[in-house]
Amino acid sequence: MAKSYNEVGASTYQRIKRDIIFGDLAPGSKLKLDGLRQRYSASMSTLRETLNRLASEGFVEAQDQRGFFVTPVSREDLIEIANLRVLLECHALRLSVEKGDTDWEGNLVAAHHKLHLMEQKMMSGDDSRKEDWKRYDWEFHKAMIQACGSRNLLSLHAVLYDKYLRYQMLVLTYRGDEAVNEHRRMFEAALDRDVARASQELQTHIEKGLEHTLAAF
Amino acid sequence: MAKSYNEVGASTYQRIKRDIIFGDLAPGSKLKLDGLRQRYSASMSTLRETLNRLASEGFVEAQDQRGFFVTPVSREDLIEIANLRVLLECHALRLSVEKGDTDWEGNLVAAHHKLHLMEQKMMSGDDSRKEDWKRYDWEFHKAMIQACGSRNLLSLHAVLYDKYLRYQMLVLTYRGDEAVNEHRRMFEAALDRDVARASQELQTHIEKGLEHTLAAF
DNA sequence: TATGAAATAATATCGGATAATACTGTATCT
DNA sequence: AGATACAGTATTATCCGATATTATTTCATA
Repeated sequence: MAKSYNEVGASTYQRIKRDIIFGDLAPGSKLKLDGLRQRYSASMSTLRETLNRLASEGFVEAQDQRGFFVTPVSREDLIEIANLRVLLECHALRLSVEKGDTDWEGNLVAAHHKLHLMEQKMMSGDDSRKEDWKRYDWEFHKAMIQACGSRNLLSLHAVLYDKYLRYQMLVLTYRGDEAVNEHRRMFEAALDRDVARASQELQTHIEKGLEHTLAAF
Repeated sequence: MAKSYNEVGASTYQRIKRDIIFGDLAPGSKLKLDGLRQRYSASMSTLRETLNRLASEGFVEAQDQRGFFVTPVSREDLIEIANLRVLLECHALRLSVEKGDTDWEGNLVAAHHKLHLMEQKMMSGDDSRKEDWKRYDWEFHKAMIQACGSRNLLSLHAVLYDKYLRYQMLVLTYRGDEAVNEHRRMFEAALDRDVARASQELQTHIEKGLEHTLAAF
C-alpha cells in the first residue's frame, strides 16, 4: 500500500511530490539543490535520486547541466491529462465492472460511503481539509477500477490522477454538489453492472471537472 | 530527440536500459551496485540515480534495503502491455490520422520506406542487425502517431513500446512477411485518411504480434 | 551601450566513511 | 535430524567532501 502524502515519517520523495502537487513548490520554479537540502534535510545524493524519479514521472524537469525545475503547467497540458484520464480510467472501469467480485463491491461501497461523508462536511463549508477530501476522492476512484485486472493500467492511472490533482489544487475551487451527484450516479451504475452507463458517467465527471478547472485556470 | 541505444557516448541510463531490453541483464536478476559500478564504470551515486529512474519507468524494481532487480517477466504482464499498447497507440493513431498535415505525411512515407528496406534485408536472412531493424520499426510506429497532438500520450507510448520490445527480444523470433504486410496495410490506410481502418489494422498488428510472442514465451 | 574576459555560482560525478540492514554459516539445543 | 540462536560477512542507504565542467553574473574596456 502506497503511503499517503502527509503521513509521519514520509520519505523526501513523498514530501517533495506532495509539495509539487499542492503548489507549495510553484510550477516552473527552480529546484536548487542547496535550498532543497535544507528544506528537506536530506543529502544531495538522496535528493538527486528522488528528483530523478520525479523527473521520469513528469513532475520535475531535468535540464542537462542546469538542474531541476518543477514541471510548468499549461492549458494544453491540462487538457491532455484530462483526455488521457478519460481514455485510461473509463477503459479500466469497464473491465472492472465486468470482472469485479464481491470483495471489489464491498470495498467500493465502503470507499463511496467515506467519500460521501467527507463531501457533506465540505458542503457545509468546512474546507479546512482539502487534502483529506482529495484522499477519499482518490480512494473512491481507485476502488472503482481496482478489479480491472491490469497492474500496469492501475499504475499509469495513479500517475495521471496525481498530475490532474495538481491542476485542481492550483485553482483551489470547490465544485459543490455537482460532483457529489456525479460520484453517486457513477457508483450506482457500477453496482448495477451497467458498464456503458458507468463509463459514460465517469467520462462526464472528468470532462465537467476539466471545464471547471479550465475556467479558473 | 532521444538518443538511440547503441550510440557512442551513451549515458549509463541508456546503456543499462538497453541491456535490460535486449536481455543482457536477465529478468529478475539482482543488480548489485558493486558489479554495475565496474560494468558501466560509473560511480554509485550516478548508478543509484539511473536505477531510480528505471524503477519509476518499470524496468527495474527497488526493494527497500535489498537493492535493485531487473523487473521480472510474465505472460500476464506481456498481455497487459500489449492491451495497453492497443488502447493508447490506436487512440493516438486515430487522432494523428485526423490531424496530420503534410509534414507528418512526408515523415511517415520516409519512415515506412526505411523500415521496408530493412525488412527486406531481414527477409533475405540477414538477421545480424536486430537492433537496427527494431529502431526502424520504432521510428515507423512513432511517425504514425506523431501528429496526435498530445505530448503526454506520446511519452506514455514510448515507455510501453520499450516494455513490449523487451518481450520481443526475449523470444527472438522473426515473424516474417506477415508483419511486413501489416505495416503496409496500416501505412496505406493512414495515407488514405481512413481512421477506422488504420486503427483496426494497428490493433490486428499488435494482437498478432502478441500471439506470436506468447507462443514462444 | 555593447562586448568579452574574469570571477562567481551551481551542477555532475566521483570516492570514501559510516550506520543500518540483510544474508550466511556455524554451533547449540530439543 | 531439524530447528533456533548467534556471530561474522556482505550489501545497501545515506551522508560528506573534493574536483571538473558548465552556467551565470560582474565588470572593465572599447
